[in-house]
Amino acid sequence: MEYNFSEIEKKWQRNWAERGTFRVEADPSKPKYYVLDMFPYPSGAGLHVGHPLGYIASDIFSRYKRLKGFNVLHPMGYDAFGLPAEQYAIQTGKHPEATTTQNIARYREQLDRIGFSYDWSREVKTCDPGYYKWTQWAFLQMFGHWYNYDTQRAEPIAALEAIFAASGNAGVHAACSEVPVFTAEEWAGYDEAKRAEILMNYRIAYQGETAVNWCPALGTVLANDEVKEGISIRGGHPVEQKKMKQWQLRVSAYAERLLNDLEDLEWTDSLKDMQRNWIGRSQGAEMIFRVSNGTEEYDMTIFTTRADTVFGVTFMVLAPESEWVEKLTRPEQKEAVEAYLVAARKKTERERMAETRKVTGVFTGSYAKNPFTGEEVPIWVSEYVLSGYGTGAIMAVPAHDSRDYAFARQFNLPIIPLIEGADVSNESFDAKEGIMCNSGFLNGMSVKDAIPAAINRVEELGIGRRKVNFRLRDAIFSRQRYWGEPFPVYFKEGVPCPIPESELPLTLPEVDKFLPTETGEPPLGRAKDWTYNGYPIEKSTMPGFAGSSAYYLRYMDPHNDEALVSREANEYWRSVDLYIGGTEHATGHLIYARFWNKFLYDLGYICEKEPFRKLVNQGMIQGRSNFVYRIKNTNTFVSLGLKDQYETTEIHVDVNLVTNDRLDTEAFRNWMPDYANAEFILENGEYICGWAVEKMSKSMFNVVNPDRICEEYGADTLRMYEMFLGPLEQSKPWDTKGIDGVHRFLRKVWKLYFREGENIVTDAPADKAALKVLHKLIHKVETDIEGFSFNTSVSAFMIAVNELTDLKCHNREILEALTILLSPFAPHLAEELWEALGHEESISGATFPTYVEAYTVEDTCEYPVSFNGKMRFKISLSKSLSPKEVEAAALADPNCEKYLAGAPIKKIIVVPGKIINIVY
RNA sequence: GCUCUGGUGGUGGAAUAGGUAGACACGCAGGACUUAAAAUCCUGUGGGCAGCAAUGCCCGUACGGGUUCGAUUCCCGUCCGGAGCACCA
Repeated sequence: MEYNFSEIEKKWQRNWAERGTFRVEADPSKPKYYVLDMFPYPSGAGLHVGHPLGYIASDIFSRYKRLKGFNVLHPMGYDAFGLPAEQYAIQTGKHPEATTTQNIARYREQLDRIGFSYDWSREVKTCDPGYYKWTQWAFLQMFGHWYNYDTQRAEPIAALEAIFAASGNAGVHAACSEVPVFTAEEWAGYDEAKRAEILMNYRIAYQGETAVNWCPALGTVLANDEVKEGISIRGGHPVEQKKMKQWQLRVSAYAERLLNDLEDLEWTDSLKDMQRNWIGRSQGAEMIFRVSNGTEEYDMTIFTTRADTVFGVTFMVLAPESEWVEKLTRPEQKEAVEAYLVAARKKTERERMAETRKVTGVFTGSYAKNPFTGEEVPIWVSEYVLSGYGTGAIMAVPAHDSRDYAFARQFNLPIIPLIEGADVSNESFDAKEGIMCNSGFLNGMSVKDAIPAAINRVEELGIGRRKVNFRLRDAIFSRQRYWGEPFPVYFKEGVPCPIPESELPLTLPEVDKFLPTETGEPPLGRAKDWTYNGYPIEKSTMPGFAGSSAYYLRYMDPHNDEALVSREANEYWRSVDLYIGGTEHATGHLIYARFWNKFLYDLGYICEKEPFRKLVNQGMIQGRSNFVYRIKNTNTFVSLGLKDQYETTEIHVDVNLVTNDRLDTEAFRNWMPDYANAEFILENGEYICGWAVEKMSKSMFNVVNPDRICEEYGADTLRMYEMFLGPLEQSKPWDTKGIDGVHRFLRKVWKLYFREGENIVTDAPADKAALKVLHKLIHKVETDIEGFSFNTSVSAFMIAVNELTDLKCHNREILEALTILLSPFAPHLAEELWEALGHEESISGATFPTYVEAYTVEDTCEYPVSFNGKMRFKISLSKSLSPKEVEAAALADPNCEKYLAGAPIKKIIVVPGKIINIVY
């Protein structure tokens, strides 16, 4: 009997499913541990060998934690709403649900083959009405709450209405859009519609005007990553900037908390950095400039982080979208400004980005008065100022800001240096260092002191205040698409009203086509009778991140009809202890989920303020493409080493036709009709292919399917090999080449238990050498798994098994422990061996062996050493070394003079049989 | 431009409270078994020099400096790759 992986794996996969081995229930008698994978979008292409990398790592960790006595929640599901299924539906007419169901089935099959220990009874699909009921529910909660800065939490809208009725909105400190001040009396006088309009500005889920990427041909708003260079990625249609009324989530209200709470998370520094960067907190001041267009005067507020440079302001700049532009454009400049605005509006976001080096702008004709110097400076309009940040207007200090500098150079505006010794003849001096000059009362101060001093003066003079700004914007939440969660909102005389919670889910209606309507409405405009009590229902759907923002909560209690998650379930499982997934979600999903979690936490539905305690980013697995070289205008292919002698074309060849860069020439001829008559110029009788690391994709013919690996080598080999490939966090190309080594290892393991079909496990007591090998391994595997260093763990297994083989160790005690250690990595084989050792229960219920240090300590002895009778020291050696040898070595050390001069010896570095260094 | 991250044999990668660099694996070469192949097993494998040989010596962790008895590891500078952000005032 050989190691028949294919039979073993089938047997145990069936067994686990039948016995429900990985079912978990909340069990207060045991400590819990929650391990989560970022659930996949089930694409039509199926899984390639790169996808399971993180899943394998999390599965190893889950299985390890079970062996350590934890009650482990390890669920899986599908992020099933999304654009590809909808695009496919538009092309083929096939319902996205059908496509999605089919893709999920295929994913499930592929996942099952790898032997994951998921509790499938907890599976969630975001497109399930039973699931998206709670996505809609959360949205309604956000609609029904506002963010109070005084209490730093979300509070019910009803409470806000009570405040308005009692005292108007002047004292309210809320995260909100611009709202005019009103009194209680005024509020009392407003009608229903007016009140709804005002409240909308306070809601956490709100409708507001915002600039979006609008694609007329597709009839939908697109996210930035769906647009490239002003053209939609799918279809290649032009995209324009358009102001539209869209549902938005007031993520920005939580900016400070999202930033501060990063502190306690066990995430990598680089990921935290990415989020910090994205949130982009900057501390500065708002400052009021008196502006005049010749007939009227206004107070215009700007934001700056460099209040200290106010003496160097030589012009002001407005964003093209700023409302100040209209007020401050003088008649004689009107034409020029209009022309500039039209040109700017036409450009897409991408075009603006691409042209960041070009400096453009136009003068408004108006002037602003510097509040410190009283000097009048011109007001310009330019694209380099963004309307969405700060106040959409800036004070320009060309000497100390490179963007202002470029602008000043372009339009010949003055540049006044403010820091002693700063040379601004060629570039600005942006660093926040040096001593101030030309700056009135700030002269002589360091920049570090001048910034707060300037802000203090601004506040004293009542011309501004300290202010913190964030880069983080509110999330645009509507998409003009079909395949997403419908909004549980209807419009009563144009006023958005929530559909009662008790009537959720609001299920996605059927439509005849998945395209926008002829009148430009979203696809839901095609649904018959898409109304509530006769009122029209919102026709947009929610974006992809809606369904993925709280799925980790749903897994805790997936079949609950009364709540997203019950209090008991949430208090037991709390939050995700370990989350594994790709970095690509750093500023999307991981921000939204944290926001969503904090919101529900504010409302008291859940008990943890952060969703993901520890987060590990697995690297991307790239493809390793192979090439053949066709001699130009022939059907002859020349091997890599000889290709320089000819003029050749490089052609991608399917990596499945290549082994160790050797082409299977027969298979190549059969691959495509074009190559049926291919001729080859070989070297040493072989055709050697070239190779390169590229993205894994069909068009590069470098996709490796895990099914194929499972078939050829088995799931256990695949699992171990994926781990062996390198550090989990690192991106690396897939290369099947090394897999034989891992497979060989598993066969060697098998041979410790069986010879020629006979079970050769003995009950004789374990000998010392074998115990040492085992306990070294226990220690290594334990520390490696805890440290996510799975690749070195696999190496440690190989070394240990080689040693046990050399020791001819077939001892039961040793092998039982070895089998348990191996079970997270190669669970099928471990189960089979566990059974062979006489156990009936699954190995997942076993206990991780305890490391005993005493077994691994080297035979040591202490050597007292003395020099000139002056001092003695002791050293421990792993191999016999006579005191004489030690002393001789010490004296031979070139630095011995130091010792002889009286320097104390701190340490002696010894390797078996040799002293390598003496530390004084 | 800014932030982060990395650079070690033919290849993937080990080793950092500073202490035998290249574990383990692949590949390659040679050998054993075999009619042959596959599979399996054994040996060698960073570069250079010397030697019949055991072996010895020198150079080597992107490059240049520094700290140290000792640097792949720490510090400064340069070059190259990868990721993210990108006019955020």
